[in-house]
Amino acid sequence: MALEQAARLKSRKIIAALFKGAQSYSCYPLRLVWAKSVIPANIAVVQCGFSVPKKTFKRAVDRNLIRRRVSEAYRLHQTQLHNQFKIKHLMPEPEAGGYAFMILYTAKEILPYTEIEKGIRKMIRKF
RNA sequence: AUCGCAAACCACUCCAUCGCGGUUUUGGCAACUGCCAAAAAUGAGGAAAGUCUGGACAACGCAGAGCAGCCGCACCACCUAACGGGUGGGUAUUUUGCCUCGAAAGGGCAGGGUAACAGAGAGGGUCACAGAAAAAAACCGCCUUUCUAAUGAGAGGUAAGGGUGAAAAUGGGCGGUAAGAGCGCACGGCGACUGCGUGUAAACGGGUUGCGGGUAAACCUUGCGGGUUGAAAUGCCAUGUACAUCCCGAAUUAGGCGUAGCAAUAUAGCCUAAAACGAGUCGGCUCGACUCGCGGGAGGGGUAGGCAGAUAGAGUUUUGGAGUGAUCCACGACGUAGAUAAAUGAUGGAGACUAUUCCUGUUGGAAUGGGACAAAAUCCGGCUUAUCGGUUUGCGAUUUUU
RNA sequence: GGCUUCGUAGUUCAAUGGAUAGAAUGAAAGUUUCCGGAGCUUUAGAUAUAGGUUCGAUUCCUAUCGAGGCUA
Repeated sequence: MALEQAARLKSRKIIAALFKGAQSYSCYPLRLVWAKSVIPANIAVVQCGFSVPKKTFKRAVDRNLIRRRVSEAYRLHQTQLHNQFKIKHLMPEPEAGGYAFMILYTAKEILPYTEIEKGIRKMIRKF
């Protein structure tokens, strides 16, 4: 994954907590599941994980390709997301802990990078 | 030159920007030997896949004996750490070519493909429909004979011919006979045996002898091999913790302590020893071995970080030698991923290859496309399956030129 | 990562190696009824795919494809 270590969502516990009590919305071809204050304090503003279902994409090659494209699109638009937080006064306090994101890929076929980038932009504007 | 088949090899290349994994070095913060920054070189395959196999490695008691069962293998020799893999050979079958071999049927020679190539003469089972009969067969038929005027009927012999079927009792020929029959003969076909010849052997040739189907990719028999479980194995550190609680069952004898008693003695408790008993383990059963003194159940609780295993190995390879070959030997050279919510992506440009269309028309140019199958997860040897295209070598066919 | 089971009509299940692959339910058409339902009659519809063994394969074997289950 082409993200720095601190911005990745890696802990099994946090992911379990995220799916237990989380809000979500979707904008094709992606779906965002998010929750506030599950990340331990003073690590990162946002930790993000990506998931491509094995059910729709059987081959590991396809899943890797899609995950890399989504990850790349997210990485390039990270600063926009932070600006969005400042504008809407949603910037979390460092002591309270950051946001946890999980981006799911819901489309049934492999889309090119430009389509995925469009989806990411829409998603950030909607937040 | 084109086409086809087989084998081996390659798996588009380069540059720029942003970004990722581990490694090394330097610097900073710092003392949880960690985090951050910079630089350097480096970073997925021929199948990494399927998980079909053989191992390495690890644990289980350093793996006990017999029986049964289960799984696998099955012409021979060799290679290999080992194999169900590979190489060479044999046999069967199929195909291509050739033959002044033959009238034909067919035969011989050479090359290629295929084979789950032990056993149906150990044993039962099974072979639908049709057919007399599907394995010691007799419907029609053929022959002999008895009765009868004759058609025909009865008794016996026979298996050449007919029809059925996927398959009909070793093939067609000659002799032979009442008619027939491997009943006899020569030529085949299929087995078995063989102090014979060649070969390491399978086998081939010779000799002797036999001939009542198929099915083992259905049960089975014979020979050989297999202890079980897999890196979520396993070891260490950290964290947490429990010889806890409740219920049920079993608790022999001797001695000591304790308790009751003035004492003999008694026994609700504890300790020690002994055999017996019980329980557990060694995949099933029997024997045998070992461990424990308690066993079984209920109901809850905690952790799920890190390090090692884990990347120098049956390693890759030049040259030379041995061998028909797989492969082996000698000397030299090389350093080649190591992640763990899991590292290779995105964008732009250039070049090469290639398909289609257009222009020019011996060459070439332009536009629009195309690049497959597929991602390491402990590591090696194979097998199988997927794969756009390219290169080389060998063989065969066709055409042209010499 | 490893181990393991299965695949039959639209759905749920049958079928000693023997040929028209069966049953229920659903679908379609007809009949009955004033209309619908129920009933009755009929029709179509399947062995995951590709090879092999066999005279003959849903069944036996091999390889692919797909769907589950177990495993600290």
